[in-house]
Amino acid sequence: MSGPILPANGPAEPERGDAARNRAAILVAARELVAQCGAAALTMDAVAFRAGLGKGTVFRRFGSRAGLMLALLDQSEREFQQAFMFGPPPLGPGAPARERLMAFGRARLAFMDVHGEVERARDLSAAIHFGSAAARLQHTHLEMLLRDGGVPGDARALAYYLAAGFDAGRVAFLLETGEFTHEQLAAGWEQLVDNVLPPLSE
Amino acid sequence: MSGPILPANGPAEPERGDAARNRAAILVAARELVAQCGAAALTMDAVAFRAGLGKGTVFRRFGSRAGLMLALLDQSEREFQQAFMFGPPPLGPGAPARERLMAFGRARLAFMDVHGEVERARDLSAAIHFGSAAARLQHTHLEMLLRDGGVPGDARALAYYLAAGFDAGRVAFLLETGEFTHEQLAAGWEQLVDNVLPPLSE
DNA sequence: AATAGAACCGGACCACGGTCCGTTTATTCA
DNA sequence: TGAATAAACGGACCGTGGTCCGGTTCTATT
Repeated sequence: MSGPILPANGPAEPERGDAARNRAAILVAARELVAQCGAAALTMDAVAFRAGLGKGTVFRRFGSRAGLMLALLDQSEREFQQAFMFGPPPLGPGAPARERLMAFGRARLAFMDVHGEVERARDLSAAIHFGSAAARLQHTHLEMLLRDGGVPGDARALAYYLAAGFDAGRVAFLLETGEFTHEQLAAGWEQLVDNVLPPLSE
Repeated sequence: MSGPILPANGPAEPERGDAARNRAAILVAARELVAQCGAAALTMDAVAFRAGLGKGTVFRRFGSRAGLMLALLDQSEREFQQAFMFGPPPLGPGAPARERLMAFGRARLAFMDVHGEVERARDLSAAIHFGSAAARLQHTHLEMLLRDGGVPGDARALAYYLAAGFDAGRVAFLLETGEFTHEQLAAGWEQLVDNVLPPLSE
């Protein structure tokens, strides 16, 4: 439950020169393959081959397929974090909590439109999936906004339930089957926020 | 978007005698193995061997590992459905929507305490996971209760966000890491319901 | 520059999910 | 009851994620 707020793209301790070089090469190769064939079709063998390395090296650097996907996602995720933590309102600080919560939903859904495929590809492995720094950060952010918005009781638990709505797999499924449109989900979120926060006293 | 309300344990059309027998044998074998080694450690080879059948047969009957898990879950899931659709209040009909929603949360969390492992083992495969009859039924149920409770706007979208909180993987992760206790999640759900529904006019 | 030792590399290897197709078996109908 | 047909069976086979360990390469120390 500790560690850096914003997840870094590199490892905690500095690696040897060749290791760092290889890590970069692997990321480049993976990005190219995703762009070319899609995240779902990316195989670890292909990444290793394209990077001109052995498969063992890829696993040594990233631990698993999920870990590699997480690393790929990392940069985009950090931009998103930057936006909701330090960016301009209403997503960033400066707007009332209610507006920020609403903006968060739209922003996250839009994020998934672009990066959802990679996000979805880092399957199972709950520890990596739900325990990632990005996931924690978003949870904490929502909790803070809820508290800020004057919600009574256990803001942390409430934040959990709200955050669960932004599951890449779930959202992708609903959009693909046509069960919901992006707009419906976005509007639903705003309504949820509206109902959860106490009425404005003005 | 059609089909039976309660998912059946067997296939739609009747199968040949031997096929039905084998289906039963596979389910028995799978259940024993789950009881013995846990759902996560269950392999399709082991199931086939224990059932005295070829692997191909197992896949023919259940399509995939996820499908087999779903079948294992099916009976328990149907009991749960029975309870919230026709059982005694407050979970079943007869109580006000607010109480029923609250009871639903507790009941579902308790369900996951028991069956969560199997539920979690039917990984990925969004179509099977999120599109299952049980998932749809719960979603519809929540939607109905929300509408019944007088929630304004798009009850369906709201129901989606509420249902997302009951993800076996998510819940298991939170409980295992000690981030939340069962009770905190249950209480959080009740608070969420309380906040989402319009205040009682009495 | 030489040496020691840790870190890293590679690719053979394993386990598991899933597919395929030749063979076997249940059912139907004459 | 026997032939015809459709369905089911089995297990060899494949691709992929992940592991392992002997050999190699980098870095620190003197």
